Amino acid sequence: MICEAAARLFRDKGYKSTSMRDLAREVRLKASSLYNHIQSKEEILQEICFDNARRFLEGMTEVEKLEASAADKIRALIRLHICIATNDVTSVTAFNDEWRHLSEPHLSEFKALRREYEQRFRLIIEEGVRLGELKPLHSTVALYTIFSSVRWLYDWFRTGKGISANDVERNIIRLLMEGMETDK
Amino acid sequence: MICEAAARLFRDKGYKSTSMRDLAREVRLKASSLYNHIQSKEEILQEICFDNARRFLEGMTEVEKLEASAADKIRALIRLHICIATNDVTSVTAFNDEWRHLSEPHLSEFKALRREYEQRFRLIIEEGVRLGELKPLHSTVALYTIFSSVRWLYDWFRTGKGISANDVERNIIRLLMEGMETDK
DNA sequence: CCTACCGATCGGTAGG
DNA sequence: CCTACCGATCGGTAGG
Repeated sequence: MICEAAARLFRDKGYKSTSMRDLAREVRLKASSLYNHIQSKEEILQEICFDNARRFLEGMTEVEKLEASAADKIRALIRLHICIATNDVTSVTAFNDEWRHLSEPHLSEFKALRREYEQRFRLIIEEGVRLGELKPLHSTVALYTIFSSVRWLYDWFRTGKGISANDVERNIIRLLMEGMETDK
Repeated sequence: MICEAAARLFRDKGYKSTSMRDLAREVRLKASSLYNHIQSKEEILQEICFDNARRFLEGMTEVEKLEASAADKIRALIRLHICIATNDVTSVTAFNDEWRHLSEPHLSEFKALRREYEQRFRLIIEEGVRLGELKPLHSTVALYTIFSSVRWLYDWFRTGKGISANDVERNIIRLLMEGMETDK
């Protein structure tokens, strides 16, 4: 309850702009009473960041197990990102934008998890290129382009403007896999 | 000078986490002396946000004048985003991440400029689809996918890991226009 | 350009 | 769960 309210505030105003008094008002307590439920402001941010990091890494493990082409694995990972965003937009947005306010050693630990996820994603791309299933793309460029392409959804689903998650998913996957331009 | 230092701090720590004492230290003044050069902390953020908004809109105006296909105009706009990022990464990152801390009426004014840019971009995509130069994509999905695909560069150029801007540009444009997957 | 200082607000604690 | 309060820090001003 407190954690959900905090995630919403962190997403809307940012971690630093959210005061414990803001959070207390939201859950109808006095600021001091929050500390019967949590240890500190940062502890909430830590939970948000590490819960989501875990979700992504678990999803990656599932995808790696698939007997599928690199292109299909990438499609599955794009769906993973969209699925996580759909299930808990608020939390994943805070995780995306506010992790840098973690203090050490949590910051370094978080960065290491992020890096691990990226590395495993990159391996899938590189294997696809090696096997000729993907065009000879620079793996880093491809990696970050995919990440970014689903990142805007975290803002999008929040305001939910009429397209269904399924439609968006299909469009993004097609765009990234087949491109925008018609064949000449 | 003050403005450049502020942009760097806003990018690295965020607007709210940057104190006027941080900024003063950076330019070797006392905090109070800053106010002989600037009016307020927010004024600096306003300059950063509106300068960049103007850059994007001017670039858009140039692209609209081109006698070219929709696909070529989109390629030109992708280059515009990358060009602006290359020329002043710091400022454009602050602009991207920190505009929400603007106060009214600047916040609404900024959002209006942003919306105008998006609308003009969307028109180009929709014309391309109508003329059959682009696949029948959902224009909003295409729009935000393009925006996001170049957004990560703002972080990338900052740490500059060995690929040239030209290489990155070519890779992103190819990926978005032709897709990742090889033809079957 | 500085010293000195303002009221407001911050995250958090003591004590009940 | 609250009242009362802490020291630290915030953006900014007065006055020279």
